[in-house]
Amino acid sequence: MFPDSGTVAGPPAATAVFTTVLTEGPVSRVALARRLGLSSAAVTKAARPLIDLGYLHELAATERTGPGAGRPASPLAVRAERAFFLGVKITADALIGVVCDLRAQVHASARRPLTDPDVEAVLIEVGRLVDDLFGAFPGDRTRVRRLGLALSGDIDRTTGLVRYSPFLHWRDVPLGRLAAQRTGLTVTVENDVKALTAAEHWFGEGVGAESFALVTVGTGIGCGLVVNGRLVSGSYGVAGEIGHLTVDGAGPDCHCGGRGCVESIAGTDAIVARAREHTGRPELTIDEAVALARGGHERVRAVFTRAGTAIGCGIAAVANLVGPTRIVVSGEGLAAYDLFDSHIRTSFERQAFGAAARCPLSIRPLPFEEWARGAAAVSIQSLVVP
Amino acid sequence: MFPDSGTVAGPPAATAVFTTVLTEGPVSRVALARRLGLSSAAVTKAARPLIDLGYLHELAATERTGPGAGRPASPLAVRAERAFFLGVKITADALIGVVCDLRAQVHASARRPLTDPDVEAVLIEVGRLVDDLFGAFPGDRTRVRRLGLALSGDIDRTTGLVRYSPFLHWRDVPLGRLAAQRTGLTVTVENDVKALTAAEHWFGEGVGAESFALVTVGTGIGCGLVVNGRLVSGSYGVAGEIGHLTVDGAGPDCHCGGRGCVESIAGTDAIVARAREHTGRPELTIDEAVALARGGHERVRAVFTRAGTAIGCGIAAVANLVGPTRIVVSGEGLAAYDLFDSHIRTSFERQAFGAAARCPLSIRPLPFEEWARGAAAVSIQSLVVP
DNA sequence: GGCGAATACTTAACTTCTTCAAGTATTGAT
DNA sequence: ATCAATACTTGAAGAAGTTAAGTATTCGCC
Repeated sequence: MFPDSGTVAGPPAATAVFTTVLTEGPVSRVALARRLGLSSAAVTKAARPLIDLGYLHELAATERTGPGAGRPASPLAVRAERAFFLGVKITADALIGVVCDLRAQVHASARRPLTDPDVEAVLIEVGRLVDDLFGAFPGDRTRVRRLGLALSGDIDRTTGLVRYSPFLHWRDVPLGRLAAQRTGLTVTVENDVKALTAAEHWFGEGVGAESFALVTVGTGIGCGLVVNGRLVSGSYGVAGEIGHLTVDGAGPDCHCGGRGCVESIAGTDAIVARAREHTGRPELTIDEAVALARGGHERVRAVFTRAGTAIGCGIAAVANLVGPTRIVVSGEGLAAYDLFDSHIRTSFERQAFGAAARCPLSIRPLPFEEWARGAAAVSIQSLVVP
Repeated sequence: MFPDSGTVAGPPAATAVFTTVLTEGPVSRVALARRLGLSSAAVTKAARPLIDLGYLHELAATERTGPGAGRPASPLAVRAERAFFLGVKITADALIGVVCDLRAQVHASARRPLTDPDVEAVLIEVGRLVDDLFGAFPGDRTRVRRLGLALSGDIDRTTGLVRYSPFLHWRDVPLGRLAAQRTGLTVTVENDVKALTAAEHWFGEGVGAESFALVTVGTGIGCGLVVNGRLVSGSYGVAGEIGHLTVDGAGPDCHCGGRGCVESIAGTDAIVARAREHTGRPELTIDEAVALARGGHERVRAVFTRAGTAIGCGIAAVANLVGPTRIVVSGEGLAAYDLFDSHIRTSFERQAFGAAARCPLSIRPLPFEEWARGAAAVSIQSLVVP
């Protein structure tokens, strides 16, 4: 914690103070003490080294809120530009990268195509993308010390090991170590959905929620879970596999071997396939299907309705099982979210059991860059809680 | 912690040492230190007051295990008879009670019928059952200081409040306080499924599992979850509602408003109803249905097969979503577990995604007394972690 | 404009818990 | 008998937090 050791980790109180200010915004020391169950003296002591290191600073006294009398509070706030973080999402055919500040605001972005799934080839491209990001970043480059990588698959965040990546055909690749050697940065690796969930938990709508769920809708249907304030990892590398819940016993066959899975109804590929059947146009794209549905093509519209209903069922299963405080539904698939929204909600409310139906749902599209921001968010977390 | 204060709560290390010895059995101080990330000096100091109070004691040195040389370890073990706990399960028509020692071994049991769901009437019966249990208990009665109550419904464990109990038609009954007044004991109240899960987590097959699930099969189908070592509570009083997951879109209507829920196929009532249809005997009981199925009645057998398959689907949903380390399937409904076992496993393995199928399944019947033992287990926990 | 009540923060002494380093204890092997 | 290995204990030192008694700043009121 003392000199610029590259981490903010310290005594429990210091970590708690920093994460609270980081995720919940400017707060006075007294409010922090109440919130964290500490004495205000403890907060003062915990905050000082963080201020000295430039991670926190005092805001000017705010307007009065209480009865009126008394010294005004000087809230603690994060110096967002104290440190910057690279986040890179690895997909089958591209790398998407961003530079974020401590508060996960994007300051620059870049992307590179990916043609070869070979480990060495990917590492070379990651190196180039990092150079591109440094080039595009207008701020102080010496403050960029960490890189977060996110990709789908079974990943061990603690060791940076990619146990299995289906689309890159990787098994047991020590990606964290390799990328650290190549870039000289401190690297974190995390599953993409979990990274996005972490970002939402610390910097998005999941802030303050004891438990919450993030559902991503796109080619696949994924789900990240936070329960009791902690990300759920799954003992066998599986967690949040909402995509292959059966929601319609009479539904189509799914590549997973089941029938009527959420993904086989609401996955982008499934929607396209179904829209092609209904229009008789074998070359139809997802964008064209969306346009037809919006234009009022009844049968294509029904494909989206059915998809929304399936997603609602899947979400209801999550709500019934773990009872999250709130749920965010997002993903590229929701670019056409006007076609889904009401159907997801209706279906969710019908399937959710009892009070679980009260769980607030946020349904919104997700710019692809957000995935990279998720990777950066994990990197930010690694600064605070190593 | 000092005199017989009625709790074992103390500094973090002491609590950790005690719970570890309690749940994982005799361990040497050195092993505890390694296990808990403490220095062995800290374990020595944490253990001393626990030994002085009679909660722990030293076992004779065990046989050598390592390379051979060195002083043999003197493992710490729990004095199970240092304290006793009452556990009472409240059902719609009966109270079932047990007396357990610190290790949750049953030393006595009793039951009383319940005819009136009125709060006062139930409290009177609880008082009588407690007297019965004291009467039946052969040990030192002064060491019985705590009572755990378990019942189905929405319960706030921290305050002992029954927010809603469907079968007793209670709303916001401060059962913990009322029962404490009447019995003079320290009372804990918990949802029955969660209590059973807690028991399994500390004293059963869930010991040592970072996350695990307990599925109960009976009139209702319930599920208790432990994730990241902590019981999942659900933000809106709902968690583990596995019973109303849709597993068969073409299934029967369910009282919850859905179709093809697990409970509408595998709940005891559903099984009986289906067996009556297939036999044309409107008075058929569940025991007769089991007998027919065991006797080879094809169509009744098929009812159980379908039920097992539905349960397997529900379990797979849990495995896919939260990835527990292991799953226990239990409940009165599994008295006929020979009719279910293989179907549950087959269905689970088909529906579980990827490595989640590796999650070990324990399928076993559950004596009704176990529910009361669950209540006692929560009471034991309250001694350690208030 | 000065005074007191209210609130926010700081400081210093003290408490509690833990580790560290240096013991003691007990065994098997040579 | 001695030595190495392992288990446990002890006392001093350190870290992290609390309590209690300051200081700082504001508002309302006379």
